[in-house]
This record gives sequence, C-alpha cells and structure tokens, in this order.
Amino acid sequence: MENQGQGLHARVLQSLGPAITAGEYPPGSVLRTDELEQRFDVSRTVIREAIRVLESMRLVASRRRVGVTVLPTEEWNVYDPQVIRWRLAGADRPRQLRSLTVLRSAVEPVAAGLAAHLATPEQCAELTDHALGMVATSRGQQLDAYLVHDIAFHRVILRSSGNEMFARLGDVVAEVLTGRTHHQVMFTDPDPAAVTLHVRVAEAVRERDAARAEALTREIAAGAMAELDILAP
Amino acid sequence: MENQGQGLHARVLQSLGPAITAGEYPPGSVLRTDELEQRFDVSRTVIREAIRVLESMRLVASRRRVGVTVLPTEEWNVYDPQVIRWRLAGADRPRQLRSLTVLRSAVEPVAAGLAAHLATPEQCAELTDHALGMVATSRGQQLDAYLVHDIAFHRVILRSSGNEMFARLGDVVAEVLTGRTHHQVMFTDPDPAAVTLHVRVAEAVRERDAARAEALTREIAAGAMAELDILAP
DNA sequence: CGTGACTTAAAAGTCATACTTAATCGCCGT
DNA sequence: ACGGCGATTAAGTATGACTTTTAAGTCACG
Repeated sequence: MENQGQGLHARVLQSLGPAITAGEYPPGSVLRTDELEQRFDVSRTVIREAIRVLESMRLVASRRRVGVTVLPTEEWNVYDPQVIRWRLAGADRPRQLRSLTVLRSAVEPVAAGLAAHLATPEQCAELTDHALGMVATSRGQQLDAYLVHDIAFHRVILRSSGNEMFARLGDVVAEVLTGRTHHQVMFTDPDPAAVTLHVRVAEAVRERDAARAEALTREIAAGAMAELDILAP
Repeated sequence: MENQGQGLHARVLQSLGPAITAGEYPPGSVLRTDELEQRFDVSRTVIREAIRVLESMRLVASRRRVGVTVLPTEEWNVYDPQVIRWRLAGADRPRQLRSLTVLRSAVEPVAAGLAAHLATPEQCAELTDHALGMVATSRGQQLDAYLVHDIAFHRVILRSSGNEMFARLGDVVAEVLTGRTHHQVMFTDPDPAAVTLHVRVAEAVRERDAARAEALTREIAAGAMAELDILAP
C-alpha cells in the first residue's frame, strides 16, 4: 500500500480541507464516512481521524444518523494556520488576503509600539540588519532576497512585542507578504518609500520611541492596504 | 459503559487539553496511547481521535516509535478558541487575559473605525441599544445584566467591521469581559467614564465619524489595559 | 577505540469487523 | 390531523491482527 504523505489521515485532510474551504461543498452538504472510505480507499479509522480534525477547525460538524455536515463560513476557525493556508491556496485568495492585511494593519503598529519598549539589543540589531538588507535588495529585481528580509523584519517586530498572540501572527504575515510578491507587482521593484519606513521603524525601536515606531508602522500598513485598494480612513 | 459528554473522544480531549495547556505535562513529555487507553478506560480509536485533534492544535506531535510528545508553548495554536478557553480556565489565566487584552487594544479601535464606514442602520441601532443598556445597568450591582450589554456591544462592533477575522474575535472578547467581571472588581460598579465612552462610540459610528470612533475605542482599550496594569505608551 | 552497517523491538499507524447508540423517518392508531 | 412508537440508518466504540517507521542496541571491521 503506497503512501505519499506523513500518514493517510493527513492525505485525506489535505484533500478535504482545501475542497471545503474552497466552497466545493456548500454549507449544509453532507459527507458520509463510508462514501469517503471508498473515495479515498482507506479504512474507517483514517476517515474518522480526518473528520475529527476538520471538526476541531469547525469546518464540519458530525451528527449521528445524518452524517458530516459542512458548516457555514462564519463558523470556521479562520485563525487556524492550516485553514489560512488552504484558503490562500484556493479561490477566495484575494478576499483572504484583504482580511489578513486589515488584521495586520491593526496589529503591527501596536506590536511595533510594544517592541520599542521591550526589544532586546539583539532584536534591535536584527531589525536594523533586515531593514538594511531591504535597502540593499530593493533595486534590480532582487525581489526574493528582498522578501526574505521583509518577512524577517516583521517577524522580529511581532516577536519583540512580548505578546504571544502577536508573535504567532508571524506566519500569517509571511504568507501575506509572500503572496503579495508572487502574485501581484512581480515586476516592479519595491516602493522606495516603504523601504525607508522600515529603516525608520528600526531606528525608532532602537531609540525606544514607541509613539514613532507605532506611527511609522501604521504608515507601512496604510501602504499595504493601498496596494490592495482597501479603503483607508 | 456510561458516557457523560457528546462522545468519548470529547471527554478525553476535555481532560487532556486543559492538563497540557496548564503545563501539567512539560514540553517534551511523552504520552503513550496504550497508557492513555488504560487511564481513560477507552479504546485506541477514541484515544487516537483525541490525539489527532490535539495535534491539529499543535499542542502535541505524534511520532512513531517514540510516542506523543508535548510541544513547547510557542508552537501552540493560541488562537484556537478551545485552547483559549482551556488556558483561561487554568493556571496562567492572568497571563492569557493580558495577552488577549493587548490584542483587543490593537484590533477593536480599527474595527470601530471600519464599522463607522460599514455598519448598517440595524447595526447602528443595536449599538445604541446596548450602549444605553450599559448606562441603565451601570449602577446598583447589576453587573451580570451590564456584562450582557457590554459583550453584545463589542460583538456588534467587531461584526460591523466587515472583516471576518475581526468578527471571529467576538468570542474572545466575550471571554475576556466575562473573566474580568467574574474574577476581579466583582463588587464595584463599572467605571462611569467607560460607560460614557461606549455611548459616544455608538454615536460616532452612527454619524459615520471613523476617526472619532477609532479614537474613542482606543480610550476604552486603554482603560481595559490600565485595569490589568499593562504599560500604556 | 571508533565507526558504520545490520538487527531488533517498541510504539504509532492501518485495516477489517462486530457491535452500540442516537436520531430521523414513517407507519399506525387514535 | 396529530402524536407516539418502532424501524432504520449512519455515526460512535471496541477489539485484534497486522504493517511501518525508527530509535537504539549490537557486532564486526577498520
């Protein structure tokens, strides 16, 4: 029996998860375990484990005598990294990207303000390094190298905030930035204004100027929103 | 075989989840399925399903020949509502409450600003109703009634923002507010200043004044932070 | 003495099957 | 028309046999 993933349940999950989040099964649709058993040619055990996981993500609900019903979008655990990844890979990627960018615009400025208070000298150094890295790679089609620094920069900010909820958004930001680079203005170099803002945020944090760090990060966020044509107040 | 919950796997989950998030099993500890089988007196099937769910929450990782190892805190899906509930019920409730309050302070002002743009007339009405409800119940030990309006108010703001990520934080805010009422200043009536701020937020949203709605909500958040002695910039 | 290839065994993963439980549907009687 | 009651269906649970991965121990060889 050949296997490709890290377990059969994972394989089933990687098939059902994207399908559900993509809306292939509209809310209210019913899946039956024995049907899935046949479709994936695996045992009951495997299907049930996959279902349990989908259930914990609130993508589906399992009820006796009726089957596994797909839940409406409002029920989904949209903060589950797995769900985020599936949705970003699927059809409503644009919508998802907007949602996440708005979330970023709320969180990152506050995180930067906290980082200005709490960042260790090492973190300040990392921040500066990556900001300078962004400058160095901001011209001449080095978008991938630029992206690495950009992601790292925002990750450090979020981690330095000392708030675990913020820190855990690092992956989300990484996905958003990656998505942006690879699916939008692939050809043009990054906006020089944005690059400068990053350098100045690093400065502000180093100088423990929370208000300035926050304000500057808010400008970066505004830029990101503008790129996606999101209404900016 | 007697059952109390909605399924045996749920019962196991409700026992293991809180234990792990409370730090009863330090990171790196190993659980073996057959040991758990005996401990809970259930079949492998049930244990495995519970493990799969814990795994999807990144509380544990299962590896062959070694067992189910508890992951360090940084790995946990701290946005999973279930995980949040477990942690709020456990030992590091205070820490968790702080993290969540900081998150609120970042998100809610932005949500309020968006709500000012997007709230429907019905939502504006709900907002006003609940704000007035807060006023009406703000004096004379009617804390439970007050709490209901407070929660509803913040829920409407988050939903009106038109951002699904924000909307899904409604439950979190509800937990935080409930926790605050039931575990802190249970005896004193709510701060009149906070009550007034809610009324004014409702006004600002109704008048489509995004900047004012955001600023006022920021004041509410600052108050919540102050209650928990969180450094305010 | 070290190192690399080989063996072993422990624990998770999978499967098949039998059985239990709960809830929906429809029949039947009032 | 309606309400209860049994039949039926699909999920839930239990169990035992078997497979796969892999840490760890062993042994021979350099």
